[in-house]
Amino acid sequence: MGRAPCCDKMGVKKGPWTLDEDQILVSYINNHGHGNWRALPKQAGLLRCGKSCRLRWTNYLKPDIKRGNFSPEEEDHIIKLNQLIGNRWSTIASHLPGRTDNEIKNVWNTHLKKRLARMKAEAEAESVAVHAQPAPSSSLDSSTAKMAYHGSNPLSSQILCNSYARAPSAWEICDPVYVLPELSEDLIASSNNMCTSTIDYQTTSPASTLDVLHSDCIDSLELEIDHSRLSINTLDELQCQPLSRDMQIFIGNDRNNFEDPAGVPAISQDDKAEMVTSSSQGMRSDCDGEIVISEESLKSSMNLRVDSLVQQLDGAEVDWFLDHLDNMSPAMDSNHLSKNTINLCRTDLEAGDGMDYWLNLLRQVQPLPLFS
DNA sequence: AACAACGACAACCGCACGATA
DNA sequence: CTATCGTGCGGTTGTCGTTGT
Repeated sequence: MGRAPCCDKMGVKKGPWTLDEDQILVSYINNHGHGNWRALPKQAGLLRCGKSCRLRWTNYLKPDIKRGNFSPEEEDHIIKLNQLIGNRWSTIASHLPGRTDNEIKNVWNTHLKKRLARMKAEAEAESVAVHAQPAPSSSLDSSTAKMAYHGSNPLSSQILCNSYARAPSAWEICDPVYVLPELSEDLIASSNNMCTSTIDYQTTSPASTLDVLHSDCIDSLELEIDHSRLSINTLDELQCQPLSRDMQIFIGNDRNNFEDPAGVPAISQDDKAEMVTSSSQGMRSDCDGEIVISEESLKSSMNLRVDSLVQQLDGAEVDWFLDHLDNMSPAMDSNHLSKNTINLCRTDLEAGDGMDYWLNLLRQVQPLPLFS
């Protein structure tokens, strides 16, 4: 069955709208409402297709549309939301009153994307310059050094780490995607009793995990699940599979000794089977205690969670959400450093006024897909 | 002055999805 | 259950003004 065209192409005008056409459209909608867009142009006496009329109205003529340049605050908002949920322009637009998805998409493609690319290039160039000099040992923490050692491309991996270490904006360091699993601990514990203890985020680098994931210097990632924790080792010393872009999930108490999850109270065999079936394509079960999940599948799951959350927030709540992320800083103490572990600002979040609010919100969003 | 290159923005296109008959 | 429709969405293209040569 073919999809019917939105309008009869014959006799339909295309291209820029004239002032007269705008006035006819505005006048008609003011008097009658838009109703059925397909029928509108004929009723209004316009030689346009309904789709064109709808776009012209929603993107340009609607009275509450804000015209003019984007403020720095608006641009900042767009950048952050884009990092959170990607190119979901309509969702982003819903948090910027008076701005349309089309307008935001345009400003992103023409300004913000280029600006970000330029900033990143400058940061990398600076890192190269800094790295060319004998750096004082204190300028790199132990985790950075370790990452450089393990990457298949040591130079680029060090550049990546240095750029984050040099400009330690909390937003860049703290991967917002992973803040949610961190916060979701109570949600999991209360909802399905499958994961009752901590959910740690482990990495050998302070860089954003997704950036690490996308960088050429990383060959594989591993997720480890035991009865008490879900952790991610970006550069595990043990079983990084060369050139594999898959992610591995190990079930057991110790990644050196993958035990049958049946022996672990928090994850039963049924739970494991559920995990296999509930995770989308790209997942397979190779043997007892080991599941391989594709990078893409995992990313989409995580993005889904973030998106689900953001869509439930109104403008002020989104501001709070973003501000809170902005204010976070990696909570690294000597103990964490010794384990190459970064707890993503858990202390900061728990001390925050909005923690209860946060958790309430999180209880409303869907459970972590890996465990649902 | 003429033309090319570029950037900004409006508009278009095709697909997806939910609603409904 | 299926076909159809209306609408939303994101990517792409077209147009126009500006700037550089």
